[in-house]
Amino acid sequence: MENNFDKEKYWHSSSHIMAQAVKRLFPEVLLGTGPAIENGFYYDFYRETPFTPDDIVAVEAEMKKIIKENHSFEKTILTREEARKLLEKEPLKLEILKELEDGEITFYTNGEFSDLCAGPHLSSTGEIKHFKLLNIAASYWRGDEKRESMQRIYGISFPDKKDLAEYLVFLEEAKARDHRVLGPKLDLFSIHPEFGSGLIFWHPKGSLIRKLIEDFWKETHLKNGYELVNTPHIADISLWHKSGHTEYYRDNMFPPMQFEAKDKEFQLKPMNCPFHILIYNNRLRSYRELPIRWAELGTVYRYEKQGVLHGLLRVRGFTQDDAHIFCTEDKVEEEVTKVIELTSFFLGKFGFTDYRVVLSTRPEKYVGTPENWEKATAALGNALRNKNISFEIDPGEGVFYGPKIDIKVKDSLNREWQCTTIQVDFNNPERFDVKYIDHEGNFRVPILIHRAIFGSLERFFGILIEQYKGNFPFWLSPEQMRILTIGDRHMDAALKIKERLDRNFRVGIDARNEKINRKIRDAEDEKIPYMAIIGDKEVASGEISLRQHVKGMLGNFNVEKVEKLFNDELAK
RNA sequence: GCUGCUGUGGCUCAGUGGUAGAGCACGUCCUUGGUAAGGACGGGGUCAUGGGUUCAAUCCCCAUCAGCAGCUCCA
Repeated sequence: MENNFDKEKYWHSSSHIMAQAVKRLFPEVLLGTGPAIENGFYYDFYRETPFTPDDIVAVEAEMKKIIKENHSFEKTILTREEARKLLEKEPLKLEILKELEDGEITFYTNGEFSDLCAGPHLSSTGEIKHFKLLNIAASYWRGDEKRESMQRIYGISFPDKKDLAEYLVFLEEAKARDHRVLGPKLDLFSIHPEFGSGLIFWHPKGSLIRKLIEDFWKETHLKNGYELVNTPHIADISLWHKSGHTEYYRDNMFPPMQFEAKDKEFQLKPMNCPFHILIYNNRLRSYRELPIRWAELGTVYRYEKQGVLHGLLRVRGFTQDDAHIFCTEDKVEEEVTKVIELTSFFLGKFGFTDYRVVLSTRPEKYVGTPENWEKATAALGNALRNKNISFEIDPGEGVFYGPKIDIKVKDSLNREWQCTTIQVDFNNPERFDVKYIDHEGNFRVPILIHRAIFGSLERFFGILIEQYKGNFPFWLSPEQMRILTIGDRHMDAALKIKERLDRNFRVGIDARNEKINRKIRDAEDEKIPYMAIIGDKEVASGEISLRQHVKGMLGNFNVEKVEKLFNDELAK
């Protein structure tokens, strides 16, 4: 939704008022910080006992009072000493103060309440018109899990009552297209937490969609210079010692399996990279072979913490649409550019336009040399610029083994999920002694680019369900048309049509002993793109009455016309 | 993992300190009906699990497991 008010000011001021209300009601509470965020505002508080729902109601009431008082926000710049005095009883705020430069120490005051805040704010509290406190959750002070656990209260506010109402409707609708609701409802997948949370069971319809996506993915990769490989799901633990996973990635791996001799351990794979490297290292490689691009829909298992699991979007067993590119140093930019082209093609094919591209640079702990990092980071950035893709830089957020480009896509509640990732890897080539012979006969270490476009089939499918609200495009619909018979005697005609269309399309028949209205309703609920109704009239005319999902009746069609329509759909 | 909330038939949810109910779904029968729910009857739940309090617990307390929101982490 689009609103043309100054959200930053508005939501900053709202959070200021919330803090004020909390302070009035619960003077013992310590103030944290209260920024405006993309979807509203929040404020973090520290308190021994948790806020109850009743507390929140009281805070809401108090906020209304403050708004009515209509005090103006006064901005003042204080000296460090003045600020320290004012924040005497706010140790958390003092911590923030320490990090501020002189001249940056701004306070906003309205009536009796002052808060250290960068602003900006509205001119007075009365400008806040319509607000609602949404939920309460915990957060760590300064985002550090070793620090105090804060209580965060979230809220939303708008100048216009209509906007607030619309936002609340948006939240309701978001719930309705949540893949965790739609997936089971449309019989696409299920999760059985009692037998393992974070593990996905793909039902026939979901599996069909997955198969279509996989086929499309494989075909496209073969056309774009990739070769397909397949690798096992487990390997001797020594492989993971060699790759460094048992050292760096242990917390995210399922425990190893022991058998035969006590010292014989196998490890379920959390990543595919070492396997692709084993194929590469199977024999000596020449520079003439490079670039080598190997792709695999590789299923990996990662032990994710209980609290982070989330439907299909964060699971413990998933299939990455993985590929590794081995190339010479001078080809990195070119190869990454190709990956970006491929990514744009895939995301476009699935209708994604709203995504954020982030380039993450060298973190504090890293392997490789700073020069190599510089070169690789520049190559990634150049590749993005080549394709005119705007991106943000996330300083220090790269993985320890190399810089990366991530593409984040939003879910129904505008939460971002990383799908595409393109990473340069300085770690594995060294650990596995990956090399090639250059044209002068010298051993050289190739650059290893690791990339996934969907990220994982599970996550991508989850986002896709929400993106389409369950209304999959024609080519992905598990059932593209359903024939609805009016009565038993129309079954033969229905079967004839089905037989004809079955050659190229996925057609079902609803021959249940139900009225036509009911059959239509069920087909609509199941989001079948087309419905064909067959009764006495149609049997007589040799046509069908065609109906489109949501749009309704399209009129009478003969089979040829239906085929043409469907072929046009596929060509879209 | 952390904080808070939640956990009742396949699903959505009522409800009560004295061993449970609705709608949908499912089954059988009736109905052969024209563009978003035809009707009747019926089967189905040790009220997440394990302890505790109590004469008695689905309901109160504790723990565990799982789900949700957020944080941290991640594809």
